[in-house]
Amino acid sequence: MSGRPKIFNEEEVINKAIAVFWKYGYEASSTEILLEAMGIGKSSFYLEFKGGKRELFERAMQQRSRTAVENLEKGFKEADNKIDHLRSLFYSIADTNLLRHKNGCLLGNTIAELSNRESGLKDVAASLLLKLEQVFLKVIKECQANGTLKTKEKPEMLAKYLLSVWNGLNISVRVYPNKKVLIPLIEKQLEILK
Amino acid sequence: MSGRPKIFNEEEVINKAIAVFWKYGYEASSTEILLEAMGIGKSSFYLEFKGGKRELFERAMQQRSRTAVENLEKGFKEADNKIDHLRSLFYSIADTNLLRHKNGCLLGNTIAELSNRESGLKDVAASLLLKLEQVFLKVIKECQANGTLKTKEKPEMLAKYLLSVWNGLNISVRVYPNKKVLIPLIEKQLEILK
DNA sequence: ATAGTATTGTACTAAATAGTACAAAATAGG
DNA sequence: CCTATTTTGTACTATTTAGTACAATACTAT
Repeated sequence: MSGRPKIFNEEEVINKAIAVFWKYGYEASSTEILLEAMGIGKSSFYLEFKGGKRELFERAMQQRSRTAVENLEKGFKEADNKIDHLRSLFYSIADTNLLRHKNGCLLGNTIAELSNRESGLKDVAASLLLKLEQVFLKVIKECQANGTLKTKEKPEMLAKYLLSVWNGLNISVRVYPNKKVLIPLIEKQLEILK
Repeated sequence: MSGRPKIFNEEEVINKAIAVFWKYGYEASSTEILLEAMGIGKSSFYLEFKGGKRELFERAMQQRSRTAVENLEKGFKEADNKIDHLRSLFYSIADTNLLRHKNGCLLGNTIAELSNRESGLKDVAASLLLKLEQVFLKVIKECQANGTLKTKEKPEMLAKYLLSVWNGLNISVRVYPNKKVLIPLIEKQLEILK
């Protein structure tokens, strides 16, 4: 039944791959670089990821999305004021010390890079961004219900608006790598949350 | 002095290269594909673009920016109502029939793809996006002066806001390839122009 | 122990890719 | 028509890259 044991943990090596993809993008991440970062050899790699780099990337996006959504939901659950917490999430984009933001959003980057080249991967990225939209939507609905958010704007619209702002800011942060510029910009884009 | 004549026009072949870069991104555009699209051979290419693909890309971004800014300024010059014209520019992003928008914005895509890999090229893209911001800024100032735009918001802030919205929408258009969704979203993001 | 099984490491192949070398070609001016 | 000059086409090299083949290895269950 069970032969030679795996020397790696699937989730861990995918996390290592996520770091590479996030930094260099899809095309510029060669399998050689990925394997080195993941710390496994070719045999193990192609056994685990029969579809090669493409499959790895798809699973990387899915894993990144899953952990991000989990972290977000945990954060909102623990937050006193969910709307303030939502706001601070956006303000944190301006914090270019966070490597996470200097590289933008993995899914947004993927859509920008692969829309025409690999539309299958773009579709995966788009569907995962919709999960982020769903997180926004849920919070917005709750806050409209409990009165923390007074606006009568449709929650579906607000959620899509936030996703669009999210993607825009993740580019802006690399156009204006400067908190003094970014903070008022973010503030302005979030004025809709009143 | 003047030897064998060039078989190509510099601006034209760069335009052909722009189309390739725009569609596939930087990394996925091999020199082979580019040369085929440009219709020139290796010798001519490396003679004209000593820096190879990297130099070609830099000049492609610059040329694309220049023609885009020229077209925009011409459009604004001819427009009856500059603010309406500015609005329609953003609404046109929703028109996914326009190939120009199905592929997003060349400069935004570049920032997403190359921020960490080729920060020099990212810096070029960022500086060219700032030129777009300057176009927005000029129009906003004019319209605030002539009363077409009543908001007292600082024009510099409005211009940066529009650039961020621009970048966000160019991702959104590929997340929601659907006018029914995009038009109200754009409308909402442009409410600031009042 | 040993047979069966899943994983690993190494060596290899085939293809794609970037870039160079150099001779041939096409012009202008004398 | 000949020379200097610039561009072009072809052939070549060297490197990177993805992926495969296969034997060796390390485990489990009998």
